[in-house]
Amino acid sequence: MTNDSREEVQAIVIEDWLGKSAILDLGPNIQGVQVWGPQTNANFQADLLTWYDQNKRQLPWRMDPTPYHVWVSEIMLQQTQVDTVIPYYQHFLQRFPTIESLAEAQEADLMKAWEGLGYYSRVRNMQTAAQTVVKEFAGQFPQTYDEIIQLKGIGPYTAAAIASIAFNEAKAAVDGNAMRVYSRLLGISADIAKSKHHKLFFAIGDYLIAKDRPGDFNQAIMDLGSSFETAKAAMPLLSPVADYTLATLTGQTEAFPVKSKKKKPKVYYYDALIIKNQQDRVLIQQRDQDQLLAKLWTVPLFSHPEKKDQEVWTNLVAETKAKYDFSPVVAKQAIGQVKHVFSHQVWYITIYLAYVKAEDANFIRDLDQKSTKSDWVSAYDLSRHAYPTVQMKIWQAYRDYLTDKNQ
DNA sequence: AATGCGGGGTG
DNA sequence: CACCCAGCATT
Repeated sequence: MTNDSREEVQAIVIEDWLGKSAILDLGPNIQGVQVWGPQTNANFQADLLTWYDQNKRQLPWRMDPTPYHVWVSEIMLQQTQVDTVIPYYQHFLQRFPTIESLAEAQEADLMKAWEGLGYYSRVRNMQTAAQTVVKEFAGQFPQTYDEIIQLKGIGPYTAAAIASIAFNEAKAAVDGNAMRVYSRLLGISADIAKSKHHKLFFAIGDYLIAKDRPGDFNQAIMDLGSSFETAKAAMPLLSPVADYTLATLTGQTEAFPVKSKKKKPKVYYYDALIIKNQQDRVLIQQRDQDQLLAKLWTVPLFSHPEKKDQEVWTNLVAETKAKYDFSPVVAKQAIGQVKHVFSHQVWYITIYLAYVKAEDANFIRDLDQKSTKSDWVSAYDLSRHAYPTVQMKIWQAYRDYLTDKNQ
């Protein structure tokens, strides 16, 4: 615990709280706490936990909160909403019910289980951590924050969540949700998008947390952030701790938290080539390890600097020849368009159809020898590889084209 | 401290 | 459309 950087924050002055400053003293000599004015921290915890006991959400990972269950749920919930996670969580635990089964899994099976969930390095890191647990902890999940945070893919938030929920350790799990709640609670105007301010919110959480029920406290803050204290359309007056919430008391809910804007995503244009062989199967390839959507499968994508219009198919033939050493026959007309938005990129994709000439039908062998992992698949059987959502959109556009053509 | 990394939900 | 969401690793 002594090496925990979160203890470096000593004292925090919160200005303009009902006309005076409130002082949070987070050093070894906690004293003079005026956070709640006439209220107390104990009152706050009791009111919050009473509300939580009566109104908590029934979530799958709350049914049997083993360390493994909590861990899987917390990794999935990183930057991902509860409703999205639930079906993935159920299926993942069915497929990989124990830490050992996760440690021993084939990477391709892991990717398939994570297909469509995004941030795919999460599941690879989780397997690395599972292997660490099996080897270095004899299969027993480490039980303290300081040990847990050293596992791959587990940072300050997730380590605190697991330590508090599964092992009852009094560490605040502070994510964007919690920072919003704490910001409104105490009227803190520090920009929550700046990493230098994060230790402030962790320190506040560690001070406020109910030491006897840390896991429930952390989850109560989450539930609060997803109900009455949402980012948009909040209902602060209905909050169980409205009487403690500075932003509500002063009618400034919308002013908190302060959060600077993100940069706009960069725009890219691609041509997607659906290359069919004699069996109507389509060429796909696995993306490189260090690329966006690493290890996932797509049809060949050819980037070009900006939007273009005519004569593209001649370029595609040349580019395919250069990249794959064969010349497909490319249809002149695009069969569809796809737009896909990532957090930091936007892709505009034009889809072209092509087929392999008989004399080139065996070129796949040469492709694999160039360490480009390739395969031929039916657009109606997507079970054999993990595809990112953008490829799912391309498959859909292709099937729509086939359907239209047959009518 | 800034950037890369997915995808879906919401007003 | 813009913004948000149970963040972390890397540089």
